[in-house]
Amino acid sequence: MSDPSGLHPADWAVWRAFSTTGRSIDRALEQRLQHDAGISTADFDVLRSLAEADGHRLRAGALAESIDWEKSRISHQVRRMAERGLVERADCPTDARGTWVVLAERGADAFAAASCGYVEVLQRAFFDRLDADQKQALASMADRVADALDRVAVAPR
Amino acid sequence: MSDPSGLHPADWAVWRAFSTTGRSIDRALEQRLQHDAGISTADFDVLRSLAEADGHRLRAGALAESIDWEKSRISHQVRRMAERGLVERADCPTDARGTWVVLAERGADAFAAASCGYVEVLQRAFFDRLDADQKQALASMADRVADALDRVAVAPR
DNA sequence: ACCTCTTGGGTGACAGGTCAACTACTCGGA
DNA sequence: TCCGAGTAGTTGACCTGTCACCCAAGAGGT
Repeated sequence: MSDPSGLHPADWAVWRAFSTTGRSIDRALEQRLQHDAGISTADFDVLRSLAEADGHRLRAGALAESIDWEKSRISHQVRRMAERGLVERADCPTDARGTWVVLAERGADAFAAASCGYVEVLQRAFFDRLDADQKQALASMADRVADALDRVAVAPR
Repeated sequence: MSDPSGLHPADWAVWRAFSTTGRSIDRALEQRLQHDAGISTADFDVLRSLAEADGHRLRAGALAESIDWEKSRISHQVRRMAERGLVERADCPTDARGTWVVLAERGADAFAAASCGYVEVLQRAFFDRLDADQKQALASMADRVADALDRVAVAPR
């Protein structure tokens, strides 16, 4: 609830606010997607990436990279989505190790049913509440944090 | 990757930045906790809450409320932590339905080993990178979003 | 041709989380 | 006293994500 040690209490409150806000929006998106199209945010991320891709298809690795997932996560997720008919797998003719993941018709339908509500939640819960300065502050914060994390990660102690 | 539909591209980038930043920090904290004390962030949240409580103990429900978890999540988590000796359960004398969750010695040790690194990651990755204006922007954003989410939640369509 | 290194991807075991029951107890009447 | 409603917590089924490991196939040197 409060300061665990040696941290400015006001800073601590900022961190709490930041992290709970993210989770709250995620929950709202999750519920809306489930309600509108019966899919999860994980499903949605995959469908969006495929829908935007050339020919509605991506190699498994490219898909993983585009949404910053581990390859095994992609593999499990694609299997489950294929079982539900949202995507299809296809062998890659030029590299026998590779797999194409292809948007299936049901997947395209689900994406179409989902994206409007997704954007609406984001718009109403997030963007409508931010003025230009705040958006700017968020963007520059993200840059600086990403930058700092690189260093924290390589210097763990 | 890019705009899914009808959203200002710049806004979309802000959302991406916001949500990936949160996840990146979470990952960094998770790794650091694992490295320093062999615990997860879920473990840490529970330990912190207990460490701050009177007598290093809380009723399961109060614990759940203090970290905004569902009661079943608490129950599972406490069982696993008890198996590892981080916490102990105790019957409640005044209400036979209740359970006290008590910080065990190993849990206190793990918390002590973990909290310094936790704060350090947060400090270096997050607070050091924000100036006062940005912190202010984050805090007010969180307020407004929380406010908006209440309305989005009750008006799903 | 052969051998090794790397790469693309899949798998199984496991930890974590949610949901929906279910148990056991408390409390406030009639 | 008894009964119904609400409360505290647990449990089991199920889904998601991670980790470690595996395998098959390309790439490049000899």
